[in-house]
Amino acid sequence: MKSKITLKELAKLLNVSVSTVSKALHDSPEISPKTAERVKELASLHNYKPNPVAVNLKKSKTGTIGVVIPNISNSFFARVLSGMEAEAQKHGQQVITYISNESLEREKQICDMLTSGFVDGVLIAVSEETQKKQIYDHLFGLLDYDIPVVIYDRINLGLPADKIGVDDEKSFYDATKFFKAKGLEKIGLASAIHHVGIGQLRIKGYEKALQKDDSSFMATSTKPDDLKRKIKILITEEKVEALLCTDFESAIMATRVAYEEKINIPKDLKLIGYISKDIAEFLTPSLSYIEQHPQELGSNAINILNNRIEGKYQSGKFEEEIIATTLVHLESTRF
Amino acid sequence: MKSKITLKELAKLLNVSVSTVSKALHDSPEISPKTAERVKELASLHNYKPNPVAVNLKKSKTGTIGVVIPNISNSFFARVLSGMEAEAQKHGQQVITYISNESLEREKQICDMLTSGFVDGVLIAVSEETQKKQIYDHLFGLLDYDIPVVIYDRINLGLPADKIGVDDEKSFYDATKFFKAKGLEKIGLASAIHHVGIGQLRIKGYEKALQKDDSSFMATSTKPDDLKRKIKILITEEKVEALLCTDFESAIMATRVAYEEKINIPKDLKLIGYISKDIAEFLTPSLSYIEQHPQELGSNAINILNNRIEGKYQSGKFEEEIIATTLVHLESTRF
DNA sequence: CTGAAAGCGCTTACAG
DNA sequence: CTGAAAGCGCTTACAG
Repeated sequence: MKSKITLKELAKLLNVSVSTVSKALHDSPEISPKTAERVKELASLHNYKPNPVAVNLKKSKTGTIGVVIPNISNSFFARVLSGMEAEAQKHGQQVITYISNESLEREKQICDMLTSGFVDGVLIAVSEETQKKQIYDHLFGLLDYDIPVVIYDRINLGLPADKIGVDDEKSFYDATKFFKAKGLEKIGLASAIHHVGIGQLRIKGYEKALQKDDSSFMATSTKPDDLKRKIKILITEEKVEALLCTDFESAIMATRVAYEEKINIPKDLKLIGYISKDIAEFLTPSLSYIEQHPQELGSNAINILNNRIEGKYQSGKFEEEIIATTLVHLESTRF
Repeated sequence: MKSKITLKELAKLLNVSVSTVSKALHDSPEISPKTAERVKELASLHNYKPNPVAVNLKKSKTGTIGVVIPNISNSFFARVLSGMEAEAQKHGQQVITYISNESLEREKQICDMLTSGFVDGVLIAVSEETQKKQIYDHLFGLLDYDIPVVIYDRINLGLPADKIGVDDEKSFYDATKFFKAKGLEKIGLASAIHHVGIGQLRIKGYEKALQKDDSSFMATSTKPDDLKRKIKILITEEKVEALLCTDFESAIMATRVAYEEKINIPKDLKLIGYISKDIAEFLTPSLSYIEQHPQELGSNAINILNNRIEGKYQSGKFEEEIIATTLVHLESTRF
C-alpha cells in the first residue's frame, strides 16, 4: 500500500522547499527547468496528487455542486442527473446528490445543510410538497448565503434565481395540434399531476390548441382508482379518439384501460405520453412520447450554474433557458 | 446577504481567543458556563456554521462517500442510490455520484481520480465491460491507496473487498420451483444479460431447480431482434407454460411477443421478471417480479463501508452480505 | 478557565 | 532561481 505522499515529504526527499515543489508542479516560470524536471520526476514516481481538501480550503471553494432531486426513481430525473454528472466531470467538479423524496421537510434540511458551505452551488428541482405549499424560505436561505442556485425542471415559481426547464406548454400544444391536423375531433387528456406546475402547463398547452368550439375531455386525479374510472369514461363513453397523458401514471393507466376494454391502440385510440424513451419503446404497443432531452437539461444546468459562480452573469438578473421538446412517434400514434 | 462568519471573526467580536470559541461550541468542559453561553449566543445570532472544508482538512477526512453507478437509468440502481443517500445523511455524510455508463474507460478515470482523496470510501458496481474483460487494476489502485471499497450488486468477481449483493441464484431457483410445484412442466428462461455475472447466477438457479429429466428452454441474446425471435420460438413452438426473465429487456420483450402472438398472460403463459416494482405494477397485465430490496442494499452498503472505515472489521478479512429476494405475485402468475 | 502555538496540506506574494 | 512566511478555517495538546 502506497500511503499518500504530501508536498512536504516530497520537498524533504528533494532537499528543496515546499514552495519550490508546489511551483514546479504548477509549471511556474520562476523555477529552473532542471529543478522542475527533478521535482516532476519524483512526484510521478510517487504518484503524487495534491490533497483536494487542502487545495479547496486554500482556494475557498469546494469543487463540488449539490444537486437536489425530488425522486430518483423517476427516470427523467435519473437522466437529468446523468447529464449533470457528465458535464461536471468535464470541469473537474464533483456532484453531491441529495434526494428530497418530494418532501418539503427533507428539502429544508438539505438546503439548511448546504448553507454550511459543502458546495459551490446548488441545482434544485423543488419537491411537489414545496410547490403545493409554496414555501420557499429555505431557498431564500441559500440565496442569503450567496450560494448560487439554479432551479431546474420545475421552474414556474417566481423565484429570483437562474432557471432551466422544458417547454411543457408548447409540447402539448403541438401534440394537440398534431391530432387536429390529422382530422381528429375528440382529443382527451389524462393527468395525475394536474395539481403541480408542470402538469398545469401541459394542460394549458392542450387547452390553447383547442378551438373555441372544440370540447375538452379531461380525466384528472391523483388516486389511481379514480383516475382509472375517469379514463374509462373518456375512452368508452365519450369515445375520445386520442389521449394525451401528462405523466407516467396516466399513460400506463390509459394503456391498461384500453387493454381491459379491448380498445385497440392505435386503431381506435391514439396515445401520447410524457414518459421516458426506454420505457416507451418497450411498451406494448410502443408508446409515442414527448422527449424532454433530460441529459441536455442536466448539462446546461451545470453550465448556467458555473457561469453564475464565475460571475459571468449580471447579478440581480436571471437566466431562463427553455429546452424544446420533441414529439417522437412510435406505434401508438400510427395512422 | 449574510456572508459566512468565521471563528476568527466571532472571537474578535467577543474579545476572546479563537480556541476559546472553538471549545465553547464543542461543549468543552474546559470553558466556563458563562463564556460558553456568550459564545453560543453570538454564534447562533450570526448563524455560525463551521466551514466543512477546514474541519475535514484538520481531521484528515472528507466526510463524503463516492458511489460508482454503471447506469442510473436502470431503476434498480436509482433505488440503490436512494438507499445510500438516505443512510449517508443519517451519518452526516455526503454522497458523490459517478456514473460509468457501463464503460471500463470511464470507470478507470473515476477510480483514478478517487485515489486523490476526494472521498473516505467507495461503493462500486463494476461496469459490464469491466466484468467482460475482467480488468480490475483500477480497483486494486484504490485498495493500494488504502481507500475502503465495497462492491455492490455485481459481486462475483473474486476481488479482495467487502461485498454486498442480492441472492440472484436462489431467486430463480425459488421461482422455478414455484412453477414446478404448480405442476408446470415446460418452464423457460429468457435473458439479455446471460453474459454477465448476475445473469449467469440467475440462469444457474433456474438450471439447478430443474430435475435431471426436465428439459430447459432458453432464449438468450443481447440483440433485441435475435432475442425476440428466440422468445417467439419458445412461446409458439416449444409452447413453454412459464417464462422467467432475467432482466427488464427480456421481460418486456416476452410481454410483447405474447401480445403479438395473441398468447394470453397468465392463462396460456405465466411470466416472472426481474424488474422494478413501479414498472411491474403498471404493465398490462401487471408482471410478477422479483423484489431485490435495492434501498436496503444501498443503506447496508453504506453501513458496511463505514464499519470498514472505522476499523470495525479485521483487515484482510472481507464481509459478504447477501440480501434475500422476494417473489411478488401480480397478475402474470395468476393460476 | 483562557490563550498562544502548532498543524492539517496546500498556494502565493514577497524577500533575497 | 529559491525559500521563508503568511494564510485558508479549523482543532487540540500544552502552558499559564
